[in-house]
Amino acid sequence: MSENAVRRPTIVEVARLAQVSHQTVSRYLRHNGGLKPDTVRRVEAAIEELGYRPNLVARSMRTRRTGRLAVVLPAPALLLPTRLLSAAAAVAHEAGFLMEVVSVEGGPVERSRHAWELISSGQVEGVLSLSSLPGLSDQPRTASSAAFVVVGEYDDELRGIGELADASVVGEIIEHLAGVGHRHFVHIAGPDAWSSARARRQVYTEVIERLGLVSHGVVDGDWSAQCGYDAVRALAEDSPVTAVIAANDPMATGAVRAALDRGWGVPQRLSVSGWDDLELGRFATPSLSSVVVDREEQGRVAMERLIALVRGEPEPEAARLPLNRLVLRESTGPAPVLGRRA
Amino acid sequence: MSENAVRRPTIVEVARLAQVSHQTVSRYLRHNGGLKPDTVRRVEAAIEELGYRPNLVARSMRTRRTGRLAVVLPAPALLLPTRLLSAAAAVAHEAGFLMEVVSVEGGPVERSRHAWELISSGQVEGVLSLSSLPGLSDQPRTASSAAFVVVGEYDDELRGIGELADASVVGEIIEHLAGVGHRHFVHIAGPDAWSSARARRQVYTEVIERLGLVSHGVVDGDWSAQCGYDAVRALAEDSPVTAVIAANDPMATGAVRAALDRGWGVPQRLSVSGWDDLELGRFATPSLSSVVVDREEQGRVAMERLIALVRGEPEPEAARLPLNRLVLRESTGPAPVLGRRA
DNA sequence: CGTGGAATAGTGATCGTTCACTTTTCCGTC
DNA sequence: GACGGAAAAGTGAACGATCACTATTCCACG
Repeated sequence: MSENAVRRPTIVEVARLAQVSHQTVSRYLRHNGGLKPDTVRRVEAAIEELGYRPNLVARSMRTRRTGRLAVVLPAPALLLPTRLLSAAAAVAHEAGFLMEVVSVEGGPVERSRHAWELISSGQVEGVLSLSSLPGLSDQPRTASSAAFVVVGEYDDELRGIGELADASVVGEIIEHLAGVGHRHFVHIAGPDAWSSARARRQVYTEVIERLGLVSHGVVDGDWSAQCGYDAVRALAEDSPVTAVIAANDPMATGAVRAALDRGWGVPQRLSVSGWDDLELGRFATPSLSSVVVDREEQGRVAMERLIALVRGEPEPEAARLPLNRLVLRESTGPAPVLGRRA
Repeated sequence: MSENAVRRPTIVEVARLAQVSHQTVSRYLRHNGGLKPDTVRRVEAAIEELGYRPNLVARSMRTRRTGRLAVVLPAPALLLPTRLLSAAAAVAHEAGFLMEVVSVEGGPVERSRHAWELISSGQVEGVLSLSSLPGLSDQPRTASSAAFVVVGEYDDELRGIGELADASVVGEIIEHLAGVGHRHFVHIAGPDAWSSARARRQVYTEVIERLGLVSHGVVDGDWSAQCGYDAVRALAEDSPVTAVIAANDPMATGAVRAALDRGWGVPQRLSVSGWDDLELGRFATPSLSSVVVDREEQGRVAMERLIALVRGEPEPEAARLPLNRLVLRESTGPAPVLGRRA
């Protein structure tokens, strides 16, 4: 396979051409200094002439360091948290690591197995997972010097950083809406496999109960606009529901569209809130009330934890809780007067 | 660094424990067969007892195969083509490769250097780039046995698969709009660094001219909704422009919102078309006329080309052109009667 | 001019696997 | 029971770097 290419030159060949020892070339490559200017020149010339490039696999083998960190994602992650990844990558690069996104097909178990494979095969020094890795912590730690971190927001074990604090904004939304007259709510939740979805659902239920409001159900959504659409479409024409709390912006968008399609004004007849503050939600009509989530900060914090772990340093203070902030826009407003339609 | 973990057992230690030679263990690992059942049992027991996991770095070094393909992205790719990536990953996994997404900061040159590094350092067997890699083809091919493929849609050298055919839909849009009375257009383009953006812009200019229509300028956008907003905001109140061709859905969304904000009906006063058929555009109000792009197919085709290249097989037929299809929705309509506002 | 210590450069082992051979074992047959 | 050939297992050398030492060169100084 692909033996069409000429064999790559090695450090020894460079050394021979430069009339030095291979170790001298290695020193040059590692920028270790302590080389005479003339030697440096000869080595550089030899490298240039042969088109030599160090074999990083061989180097990794000897040094037992790969400089690679992996981020493991479910393969069908249509909703790639790109802002989080970008920020995480920036931190990784800053620290001299190469960050790789590995998408793994199959369920959590398959993903977990794969992540473990990556870690224990010496291919990467650390793994950042955006979804839970069931059973991974049971693995014998002896076989690996790698580290893994599961991002709180997506953690499946409810031990993420400030996870419940995160979902607490659901409470703020409901309190605000209740304050402007809303009594009857529906929640469009995300898939149960996502702890962030579960947390929001849980807070929703608790707060509705605490405030003595009425929940007309929790819809099991799949994060897609379509399911948000279907959820509102499924409401009775005379449904008393006046507020929909969607667990993300696409579902909220679908809900808004369904309301408008049946002639319900948003927010005159129905208030809808989303989550994530997508750019498109800001420019939609009506613009979407949503929750600003600092994905960049999440990505940075997660990657910093991972790198600290990999380096054996103490974990950075968990004090930096990513702040979620409610942003009210046009899709929410006062509840309609009972019995009237807007 | 991370010397906290116990050293990992090697094949030799497994062999010693199983009272066989290291080569026998290797045979077992490679599933080469030809082992007595009893030997297999002893090896398996030893592996189990030691918690042995093969060192993939060492294996890669010897076999000169990594089983890894990389996808190189610009780090600030806020618009990660996730559907394309998912499909590409599926193909890669199918073929027994691990696909990694490497995001590289810096400009095209930096990215190109990095991609070259990946290829020539033996870390990956192939690189799929979604953005151009200037100068990469100039590199001496001798030093590498790896392959690289640049996805047409994002190619910078205008030699992608059906690239112009791709942008030709711009012509369809304009022809359609001209057919319903539009004469005065504006194009909101993507950054010039993206060949897809350039192609759309070029077709826009050509078709406007060919049909004898009037272009009131091409706005240099950055793919964001904000710039689409600003573009329409910048039009004069009595601008004759009645149709905006945006190069993607977010910019189109911004344009729609700006129009509505200044009291221009969409599509009564201004028609707006996007590109990519994002789910949110379908559920927006008004729903966005857009261009359906088969990102999955693009991803599949690109990855298949790469794998064929890596394996030294002939490239698969380039016959499978991803089809782009215009979808008309609510954001486009007949041109307003001259001199009247909707 | 000899000496010593820093600055440079070299030598051989090593990382953990697989490859290419060689050797031993096994078993049926003459 | 010796023979032969296949099956099973073993031996030592790679792969291409770096590490841990050792050796040489250089130069200031007594």
